[in-house]
Formats: sequence, structure tokens, C-alpha cells
Amino acid sequence: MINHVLQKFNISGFQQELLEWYYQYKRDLPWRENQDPYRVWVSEIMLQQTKVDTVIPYFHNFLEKFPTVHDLAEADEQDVLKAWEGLGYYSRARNLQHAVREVVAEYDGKIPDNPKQLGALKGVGPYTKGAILSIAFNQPEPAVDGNVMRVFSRVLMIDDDIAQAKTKKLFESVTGNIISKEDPSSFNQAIMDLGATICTPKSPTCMLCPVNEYCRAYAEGVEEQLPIKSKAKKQKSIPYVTLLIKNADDQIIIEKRPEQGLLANLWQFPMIPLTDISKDHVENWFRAEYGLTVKLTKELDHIKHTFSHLIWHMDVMEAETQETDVHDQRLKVIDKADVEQYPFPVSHQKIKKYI
DNA sequence: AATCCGGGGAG
DNA sequence: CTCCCAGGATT
Repeated sequence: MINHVLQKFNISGFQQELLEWYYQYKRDLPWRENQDPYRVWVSEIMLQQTKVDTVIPYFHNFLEKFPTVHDLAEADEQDVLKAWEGLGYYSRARNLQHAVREVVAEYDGKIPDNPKQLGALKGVGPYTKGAILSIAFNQPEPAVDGNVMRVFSRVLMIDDDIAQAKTKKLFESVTGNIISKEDPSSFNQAIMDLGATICTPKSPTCMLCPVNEYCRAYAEGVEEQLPIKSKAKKQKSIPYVTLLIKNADDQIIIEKRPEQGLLANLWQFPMIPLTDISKDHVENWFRAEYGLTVKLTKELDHIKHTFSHLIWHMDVMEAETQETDVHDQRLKVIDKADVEQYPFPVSHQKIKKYI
């Protein structure tokens, strides 16, 4: 299969054109300042399913707060989540800290440079493993992400569905055969840059592509038709009432989310799902579930928030309580001014302005 | 092999 | 609106 795909493909010519282009035009990115494996690691985790422009400010802030593996290992998880606030996929942050603690405990704080130990760390999958091994340790390991599959599906005119797991293995094999043994670090990063700036998902600028003479899809004029990707099914919709609860002491009540699942360990304003009850039973349901008596006073907003796999419809209500303390473990009474100390998902940050 | 897990921006 | 982004863990 691989032999067939790579038949008559000029590997060394492709490598040379790609690398020469990269040496001249590579993007100036903060994690390319040096090859510190910790910085490479943090950047690769942040960049999972996340655009470069989004990551840059988070990367600076994160490295300022946690400059070394030891700083991150010793940090409070809530502080790590606060540094991740708004970036999404929060298990990345929790897994990264878990893995860093393992590196400190098992490897004396030195990030392992072999595939077995590196790939065993929490949150380090096939892509990230290859990225760290190649970028930080100069090892010729493939790092297959969306860019790599898009670029090589066009260059080699591969029409397999890139949404399927087995297709990713095909591209790992392909990349393992094409990657430069002289400069694997630059090679992998060059494919990323090419995918981000030239070989883009829509309207690729093939005229400016350094490897267009090696591209089979371009030669056939079908680059816009690749890669093939099956569509994801659409999200499920869930209605909620969300409460901004205020007490007589000018305080508000927030809730810590469960330690597993969606937005784990982040904070929110108490939410009541309207899947089993109707809106006029919210006060009773809340008293039964949280042991707190509240009175809904005013409708503040209606927020629609879309996740990868579901959609929240939040009817935001202002509520009052006569209580000054709470008894449910999940709830916490805080001063209005202290709300900024807690990590909130973006969906709930939109509610802060009503405080 | 499917599903879960966030949020943003380009078009 | 749709797509998809330097994906991984869980089932």
C-alpha cells in the first residue's frame, strides 16, 4: 500500500524544496525561540484543535506563571485551569499537569526522549509524541495532524476518508517514509506552516507553493476536492435555567462542576436542566437538589452556547436568597469582587456582566 | 470504530 | 450558517 503510494515519488527533491522554503519563510512563533522540550510540550498541547493566533497569548501567560516542569508540578490545579480559562478542552490542562508531575517523580524532571516513556504520559498521544520527539529531540518521527493529512492527501492524491482512524495510520506510515532524516524537526514544522499558510483547507494558493511541482492533486487540478472527510453528526440541544443568585450581604453563589466530564472542575452559575422538569418548578427542584431556597426575580438573558457535541440553551435568571451560607458541597458563597479568581467556561463568563 | 471533550475564526 | 483547527481519552 505504502510502496504503491510512494512509487515514482521524488522524496529527496520534495524534502529539499520544502526545507529551503521553510528556512526562508518559517513563521516566527514564541515556542520556536529554542528547543526546550517543556516549551515544545506546552505549545503542542495548547495547539491541539486550536489555532496558532489563539494560543500565542495563552502560551506567554502560561510560561510566565509556570516557567518549568517543577513550577507546573507544584501548582494548584485551580491556578492551572485559570491559566487555561477560555482555551477549551480543559482536560488538556489537567492531563498536562498530571504528566508533568509524573516527569518530576519518575524522570527527575527530565522529559523523556524515547517514544515509549513519552507516549505513556497523560495527554501525549501519537501526534504529540511525534511532535516532541522531532521538534525538541531531532528524531525522525512522524507527527500526523490535520495539516499533514491535508498536505499529503493532495501531494500524493490519497482519497481515503481522513475522519477514519485507519487513514491516520496510513499517513503516519507515509510521513515516516518521507520525513527528512537530516532535519526532522524542520520537516515536520514545515508541513505545519505549509498547511497553515499555503495548503489551506479552502482555496489553497498553489501558485506560491514550494512543492507544487511534486503535487499530484495540483497536476490533476483536484486540490480543492481533497482531502476527503466524512461529516460529523450534529449536536444535541439541551435547555437550562441558569441562576445568578444574590444574597442580602451583596454576595453571589457559584457552583463547582464535577471532577469528570464536560468542563470538569470549572466553576459556573448554578444550572437546572429543563429536560425532566418545566420552568415553573425550578425553585422547588433547586431546593430539593441543593437544599437552598431561592426566589426567581428577573429574566436577564438568553444564551446559546455551542460545543463540539452539544448545544446549551441557557435562560439566565436573577434570583434572591435569604440564606447567608450554603450546605451543599458543590455551592460556594463568594463576594462579587472575587468572581475573577475562579476559572469559568466561556458560556458562563457571559453572565458575569449582570453581577 | 464511535463518542466525548471547547472555543474560535474564516468564508 | 458550515467547517475545522499542531488531538487524546474513553468506551
